[in-house]
Amino acid sequence: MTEHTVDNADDESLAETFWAVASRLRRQTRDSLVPWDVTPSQARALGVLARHGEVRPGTLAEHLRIAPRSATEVVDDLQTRGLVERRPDPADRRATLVALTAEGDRVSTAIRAARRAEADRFFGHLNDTDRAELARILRTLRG
Amino acid sequence: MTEHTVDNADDESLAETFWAVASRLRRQTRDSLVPWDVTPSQARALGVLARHGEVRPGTLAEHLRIAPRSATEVVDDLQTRGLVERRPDPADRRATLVALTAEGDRVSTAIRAARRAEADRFFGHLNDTDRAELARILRTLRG
DNA sequence: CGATATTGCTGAGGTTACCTCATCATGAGG
DNA sequence: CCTCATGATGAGGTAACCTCAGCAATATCG
Repeated sequence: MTEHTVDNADDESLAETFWAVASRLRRQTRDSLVPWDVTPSQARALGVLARHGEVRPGTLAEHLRIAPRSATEVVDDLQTRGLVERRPDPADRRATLVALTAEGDRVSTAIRAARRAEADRFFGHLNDTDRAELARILRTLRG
Repeated sequence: MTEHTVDNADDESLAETFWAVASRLRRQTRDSLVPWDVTPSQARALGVLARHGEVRPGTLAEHLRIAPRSATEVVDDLQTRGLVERRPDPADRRATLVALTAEGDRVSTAIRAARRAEADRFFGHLNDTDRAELARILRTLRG
C-alpha cells in the first residue's frame, strides 16, 4: 500500500466518500474502546443509558434506531459484562427496565471521555468552522 | 430526566450524528439495490471494476480498503451471480485477474444510475452549497 | 366479565461484511 | 538451489444487525 493508491479519480459520489470516512471512523472507534472490552454498539447503548437513566429495551431500541430484538442482545452482552442490570418494571409486569450498574456508570463515564478524545483526533483535522458546518449538515440528513 | 423521548438533545458528538446518518444511508442504499440482487459491498466492487477494468483481487481489496481475503469473498459472490469472471494473470501464474462479464457491465451501469438517483434523493435535501461543503469536508476526513 | 387484540420481551435461526491464521503455489534474490 | 516474499484461498470467527414465532401481561370492547 505505500503507493498512494487511494482511488483518486474519485470516485463516484458523495456516498462513496461518505463510506470511506465511515470505515475509517469505525476502525478508530473500535480501537479506542479496546481498553474496556466493549464494542461500539455496546458503547452507544451505555451512552443512552447514561443520558436517560433506566429504560425498557424497546425504548433503548428506539434511541439506537435498531429493532427491539437487537436491543435485547446488546443488553444481554452488557449484562454478562456486569455493566447493566435488568429489573422488573413496576408499572407493567411484561416489561423490564435496564439500568447501569455502578461499574457500568464508571465505564460509561470513562468511555465518554475517551470518545471525546478520539473524536478530537478524528475530527480534529477540521477547523472549528468546518466542524460546525459538518455537524449542521449531518443533522439535516439525519432525518 | 426527561420523559420526553426523542433524542434530539444532542447528544454526544459529531460521531453520534454521523452514525445515525450512516445508518439511514445504509438502509436506503441496500433497498435501492434490491432489483439487482446485489449487496452494497458487491456494488462497490462492481464500481471499482467498472472504473479500473480487470484487476487482481489484492488490488481490488486496496481500492475497497478491505483485507485481501475479504476481496476473494466478494469476487466469489459476484462470480456465482455471473457478474465477474476470473482469468489467469499472464504476467504472474500465482495471480488471477478479475473482470466484469457482459452482464456485469450491464448491471454495473444500471446500478450506477440507480445510485445516482438514490444519492440525489438522500443528499437532495441539501442545497448545492451544503452538498459541496459536505463533499469537501468528507474528503479531508477520508485520509 | 370474558373474548380478542395489542404490547413487551426473547428464543431460534439467518445474513452481511468483515477479520485472522494457515497453506500452497509461484516468483525473486543471493 | 535454497530461502524468502507474495498472491490467492480454505478454515473458522466476530459484530451487529435482521425476521419470525411464541409467551405473558395488559388494554379494549361488546
